[in-house]
Amino acid sequence: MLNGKANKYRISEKTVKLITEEANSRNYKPSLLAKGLRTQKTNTIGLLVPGIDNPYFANIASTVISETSRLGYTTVLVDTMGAPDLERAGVESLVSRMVDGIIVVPSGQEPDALESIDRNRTPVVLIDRYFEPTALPYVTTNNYEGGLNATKYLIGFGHRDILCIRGVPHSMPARERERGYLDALREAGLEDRARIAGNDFSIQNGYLETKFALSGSARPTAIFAMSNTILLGTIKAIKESGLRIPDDISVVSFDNYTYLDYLDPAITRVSQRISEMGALAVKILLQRIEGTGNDDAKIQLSPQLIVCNSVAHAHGEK
Amino acid sequence: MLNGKANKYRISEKTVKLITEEANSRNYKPSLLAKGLRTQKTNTIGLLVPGIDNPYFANIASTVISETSRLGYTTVLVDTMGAPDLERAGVESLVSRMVDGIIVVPSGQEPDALESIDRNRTPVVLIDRYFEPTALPYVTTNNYEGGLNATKYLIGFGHRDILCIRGVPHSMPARERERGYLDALREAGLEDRARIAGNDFSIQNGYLETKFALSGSARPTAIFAMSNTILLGTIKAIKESGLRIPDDISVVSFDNYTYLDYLDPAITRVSQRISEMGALAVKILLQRIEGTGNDDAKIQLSPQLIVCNSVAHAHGEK
DNA sequence: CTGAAAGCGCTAACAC
DNA sequence: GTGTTAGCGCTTTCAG
Repeated sequence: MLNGKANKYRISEKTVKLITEEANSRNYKPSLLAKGLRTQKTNTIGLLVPGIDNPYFANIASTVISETSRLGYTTVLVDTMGAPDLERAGVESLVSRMVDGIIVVPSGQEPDALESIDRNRTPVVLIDRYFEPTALPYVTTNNYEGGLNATKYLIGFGHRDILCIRGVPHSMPARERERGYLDALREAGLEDRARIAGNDFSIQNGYLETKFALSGSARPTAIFAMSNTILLGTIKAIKESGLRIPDDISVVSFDNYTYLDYLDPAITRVSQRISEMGALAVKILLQRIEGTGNDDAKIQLSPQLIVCNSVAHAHGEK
Repeated sequence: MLNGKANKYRISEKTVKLITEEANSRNYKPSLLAKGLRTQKTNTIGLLVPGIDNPYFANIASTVISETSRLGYTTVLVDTMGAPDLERAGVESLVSRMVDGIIVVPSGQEPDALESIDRNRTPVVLIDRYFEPTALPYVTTNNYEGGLNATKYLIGFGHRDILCIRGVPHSMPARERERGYLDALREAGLEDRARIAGNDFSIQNGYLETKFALSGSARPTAIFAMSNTILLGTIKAIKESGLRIPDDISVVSFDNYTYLDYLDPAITRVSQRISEMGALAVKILLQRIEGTGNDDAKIQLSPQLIVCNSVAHAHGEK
């Protein structure tokens, strides 16, 4: 009754005022739980990310949370640790809590579970990653373009031996960045020199792959790190080997992050438009929840190359 | 009925099996909403932080989320942006969602609202910050010790002109770190040289205060930055001025963070025990929720000084 | 052992 | 204009 529908039911103003005052004085708060149970609408959405500790996902969470809260929704955050079973459990818990919708950075390879949730009246929107043949709407970076441009940029500085250190191989971002990398090489007639290694978006992976690459005789003159985490490992390994960036080896990374400007040298990177991505995912989800418009938005945002000082001209030919 | 209380009610095994199978085949999921309404227990806790974008708070959130989920609870994360009114609104929303308890990094100066929530059957535990005279349990770093040791460390390198760049002045961590700073100077007979500036845990604040300090004639030989954000601003200003760390000016920061190892030089800092802090806050909260033990735990964790390369001996006396 | 019924706090429909 | 009631899906009590 205290929900602003007074004039809809044509209750007298006096009564409204009386009740409102009494309610305030006793500091009454309606139970959103009961309300949700009754109306089948909780004004809550679920957000699942594989590691809130990763600044990239923290950024996504930050924009999603502030955007939903601006629009009158609450966000329940679940950290899936990148584990498909935790993701599944998280989704189920959210559904049985009757969230109105779900935004998820999917970790698994199988869209089935999420698609079935989506069909069962809880709209799902993918963010950052998506599945190849999927009915689910998504918002992601144009990772192909990112990989292409990063590699072209390196080639433009005369690099011909460019190591690409990859994240989780089956994930769409990794696949697309890799495809961009390969196409850039191909355009330059360097396809024979392609060198792709690694299998995880982690510091450890960046470290090991770089260490390995630097130990061999055919040392790359540039490295394309597919994420900020991989980058850190790469930098560590490079430092340990006594080489300097960019004089001895050039580096380009993915992901934008304040700290990258403070490294020495500041790291040239492909920046994703995170706040736009978050805002769009929320917008699409709420539209679907509220039943207006566009049920299958599939959006790719163009990344931006942020040029810093981690790339120099390749020295000699091998 | 499908809650494992079968033998408590002595239901026949056959029936149980039958129902269970049927439930699974139809893929039945109990409504946690209805359950919560009925039992007044939602197995959900609320977590409020002032900015999930800040790696420090992202770390806290990460440990709190993984710890609660390990113990069978779900976490609802609210980003208060450091605004007391958003915090209040967030807390109210959580309460009316019947969360079983709340963990909060409080932004305001007034404990009243939170204390009243706590008295009204929703236990509240403070983390990172707390209020001076409060009944609310808290877990925090021994910030006094952190400020003391950071400053002593600098003094040990012969520094006598140490600028302390402060975060939000009324917040307990800032006050305690400041007190530690002052006591360290006093012990060394340097109390006349105390220099405290700034009023926010932000890059901007660090930048401006450093810029200002470097522009004057009485340039400090060392800076104690009270947070990782302040530190970034400080570094930027130092770089712009053409000075080098640590040769021309030494720097010590607060907060541990992977990236600090990758800056050049790596930054000596006072590291807080975030995972212990998060785990303890969860433990205390769940104990209070489940009615066992210790209603007013007030815990301070000793920080650790992580020594890197951002401090050198002071050159000459002024 | 099993079935029926009350009630958590709310909203929407319907009677007054 | 206003008061009453059913029912959201669950748990728990009480009869059978």
